[in-house]
Amino acid sequence: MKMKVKEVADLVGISVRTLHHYDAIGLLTPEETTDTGYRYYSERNLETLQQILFFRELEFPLKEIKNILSEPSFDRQQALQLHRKLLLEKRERIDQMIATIDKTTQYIKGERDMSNEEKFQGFNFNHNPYEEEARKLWGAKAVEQSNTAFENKAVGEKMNDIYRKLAHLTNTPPESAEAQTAITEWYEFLNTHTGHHYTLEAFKGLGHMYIADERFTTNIDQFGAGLAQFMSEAMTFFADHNKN
Amino acid sequence: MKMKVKEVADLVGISVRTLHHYDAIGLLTPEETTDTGYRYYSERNLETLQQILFFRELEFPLKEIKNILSEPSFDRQQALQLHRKLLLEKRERIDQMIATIDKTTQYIKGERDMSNEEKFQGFNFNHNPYEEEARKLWGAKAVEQSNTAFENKAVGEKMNDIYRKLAHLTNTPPESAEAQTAITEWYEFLNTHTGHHYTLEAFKGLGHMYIADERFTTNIDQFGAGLAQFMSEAMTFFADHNKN
DNA sequence: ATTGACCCTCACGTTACGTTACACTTTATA
DNA sequence: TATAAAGTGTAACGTAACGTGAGGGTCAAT
Repeated sequence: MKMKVKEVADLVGISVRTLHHYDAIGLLTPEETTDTGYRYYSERNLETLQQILFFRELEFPLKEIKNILSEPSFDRQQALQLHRKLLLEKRERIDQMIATIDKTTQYIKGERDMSNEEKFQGFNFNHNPYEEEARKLWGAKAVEQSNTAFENKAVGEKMNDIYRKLAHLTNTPPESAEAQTAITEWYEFLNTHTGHHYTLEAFKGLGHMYIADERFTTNIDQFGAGLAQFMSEAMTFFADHNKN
Repeated sequence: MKMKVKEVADLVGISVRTLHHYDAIGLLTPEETTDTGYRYYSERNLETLQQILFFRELEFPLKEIKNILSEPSFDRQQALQLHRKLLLEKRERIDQMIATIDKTTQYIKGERDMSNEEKFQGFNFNHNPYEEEARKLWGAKAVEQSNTAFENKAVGEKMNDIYRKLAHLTNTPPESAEAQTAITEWYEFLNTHTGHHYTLEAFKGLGHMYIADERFTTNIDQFGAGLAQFMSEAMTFFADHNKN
């Protein structure tokens, strides 16, 4: 079951150039390449391609997709479930946009009023500002590495260090001095390495996400059971007690 | 009610740079610009922006959006209805992808079988190969102009010529020699100017779309009542009688 | 043996912004 | 009213994900 480029391209509805590109950047390397240079894609290649397209549909950058797929901890089933969830969210956004259209139609006819915010319901993807952070956590280092490539190895390690440090403290109270010291480190880490400046409120909000969104929870808990819960509490305490 | 760049950007969830860009390419020019160079956006600007974002969501290139919006025949209501329809289609694609995910999950567990085509259900946008053509028709020249700019003027004219020629024949039978000559010209026109090669079957299918899809119908009928119906029949006849 | 449909590798082009860099304005605050 | 903070302006180069030829081999069928 070996397929040539065009066959694959036609099957999945992408261009030959795209397959070439994916090969070039190492995202999808054909299982076999003849000595005349012909690419032959296997069944497994097709399955990887399916994954890639799901990620792409959700607008993940290719570099990130590559990292995620190549991570040893990558689990296809889990990924599919995540995709499912994100697709549902996307569908909801579309529904919102349709609603906005209907409202606008009425508004034009003078049948109703409309606030400026309403006029843009559904577009606001920045409506969930943690999506970005979710990507970072989902396959922790994966995304980090996709950024500046070199010093990030150290950065990824640092990140893991902090997680591990915190994981050792999960049976001490989140308000304890050690816990707060570690959380302070986490706060500073995020502010110096994500490009994002976190206000205390945002930091607290992020903490909530750790337990509200299972994507966060499952990934954080890989470093130790209950870590997400623990971090969330510690982050809340930190935020509430540093508003000088 | 004058708004500055950042206010607009924050309201609709895009970047300031994007607004600058839209201004630079003449897609959205702020209603007022102070002598210090500050951009001030009006209510009307916001409404245009809403339109732009709808088009963008449906992946129309900016150049095309610009042409469409600036066409005198542009009707906001009609546009909104088209957007609505396309969004519904997009939602359906998402549903298909979700179904594909569910199937894949079962497939992995060995609970069912799955063909290669099934694995990519929902991605295949080229599944509706007429979308492209729909864009071309929707604001006929608008899209054409967006391509190579100069010789396209001639091409657009040619296109209109053929439409007009056919419109004059709507009360002759579609099998008549004149009608078939004109349709042949149309067939050749499409094959030489769209980059797409139309097989006879595809040509016939396109003809069906002219009456099946109202987007086509309304636009074609602008050249004469019943033209879409007429062309459809002539195209079918042409296809059926030219299979060597 | 030939031909038409595919395949390859460059390599430059394109779209829609992101990202500094650097200077000027406006607004909030002391 | 001075001064800082926040916002805004114009360059101008960078980037992601391919598109689009150019020029030249390869394969399967006739």
